Amino acid sequence: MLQQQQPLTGNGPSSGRGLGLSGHPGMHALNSVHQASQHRSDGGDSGLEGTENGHETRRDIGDILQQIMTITDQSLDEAQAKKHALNCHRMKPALFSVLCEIKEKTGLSMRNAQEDEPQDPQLVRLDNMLLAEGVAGPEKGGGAAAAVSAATSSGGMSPDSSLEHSDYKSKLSQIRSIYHTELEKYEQACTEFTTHVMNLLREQSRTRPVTPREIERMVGIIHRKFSTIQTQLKQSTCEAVMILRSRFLDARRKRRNFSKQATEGLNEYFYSHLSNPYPSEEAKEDLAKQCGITVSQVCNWFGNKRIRYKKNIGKFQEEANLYAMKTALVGQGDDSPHTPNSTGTERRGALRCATCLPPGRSRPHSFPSNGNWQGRNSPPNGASPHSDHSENSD
DNA sequence: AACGATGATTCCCT
DNA sequence: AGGGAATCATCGTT
Repeated sequence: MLQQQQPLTGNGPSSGRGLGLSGHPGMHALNSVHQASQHRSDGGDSGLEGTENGHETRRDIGDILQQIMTITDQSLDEAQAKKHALNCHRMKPALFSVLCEIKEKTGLSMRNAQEDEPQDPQLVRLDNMLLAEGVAGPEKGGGAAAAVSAATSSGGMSPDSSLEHSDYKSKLSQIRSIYHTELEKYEQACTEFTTHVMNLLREQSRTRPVTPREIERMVGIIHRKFSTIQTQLKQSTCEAVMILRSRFLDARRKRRNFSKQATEGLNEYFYSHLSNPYPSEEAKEDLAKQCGITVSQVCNWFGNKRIRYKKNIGKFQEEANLYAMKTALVGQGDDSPHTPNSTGTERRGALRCATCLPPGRSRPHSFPSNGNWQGRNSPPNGASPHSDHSENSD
């Protein structure tokens, strides 16, 4: 193949034209061929060397190369015209095949340069995280909801915090929308750029050999470049979600006092079950519903209340009396105003605790003797030992 | 700002 | 797992 091209590139040292090519990086390979053929021409045994025909051919080639080299210095119209002229040049097929030859040689070195690399583990991690946070993946899926529920699972959500909840969700969807807009932009830009480059290569393939593999490789390079940009986008999106999430969790710690009604409801239950202030699961749920708080908040409240009451009964005396009075007032007309819960005469607002104590056993408003209701680890409901049945009010 | 009240968290026990 | 106890962190009042 190369042998066939030898005469075509057989510029003698005297020709002068095309020698300026050696400085051009793109023409380096071509020039080496040119130099190789020079040796042969020095020998003077080439068929075309020294003949009129040979001189003409060399001039032709020199002309072509000169035109190629100066094509970038020309205006667009001029260049287009030149390009067209070159395409129609009678020597073009020969030059083209030389270029093919060179490409074949140089292409070998880059053949295995970049094979499809395994997927970046970092990218996989980012993708997974975005999917888990509900940023990537299907719209309005369980992702965001799951993330929120996971973030709030321990504390539960009060109506107050449900505001923060929706705030979190709206912020997350904001991030989501920005992420998708940017991603779309990048993808569009990538597609546009790829198309542009492919068109360029196709255009160039008229004057130089461009293999499909080369185009493929180029596309791969472009995609990799855009993929790194996408990774950056994913990374910053993840960071934004993390910041949002930490802020949200911090906000969860910001407690707010319960509403007056909620506290009243809880206190009513507490003081009307003072002998055994351990609401059953069912009672807790009812209390939670009634007070607009979560079951875990009810648990916290009772835990705190029991401890604090026990620690300082005197301090709570007044409060206990107050609620005793309230209960008594509501229970007016009833034959046993001091046994509101056990007989189902508990006041309207306070929780009826069907599962709390067996009928007739409960003695409300009673103090725990020596600061203990049942001692540690007593059964919460029903089987209350009732260490003390003394009334704290009358 | 100080202080008490209070909801939440954590650790430990049974 | 549920509760007691200690503690933290914030709220609301003074």
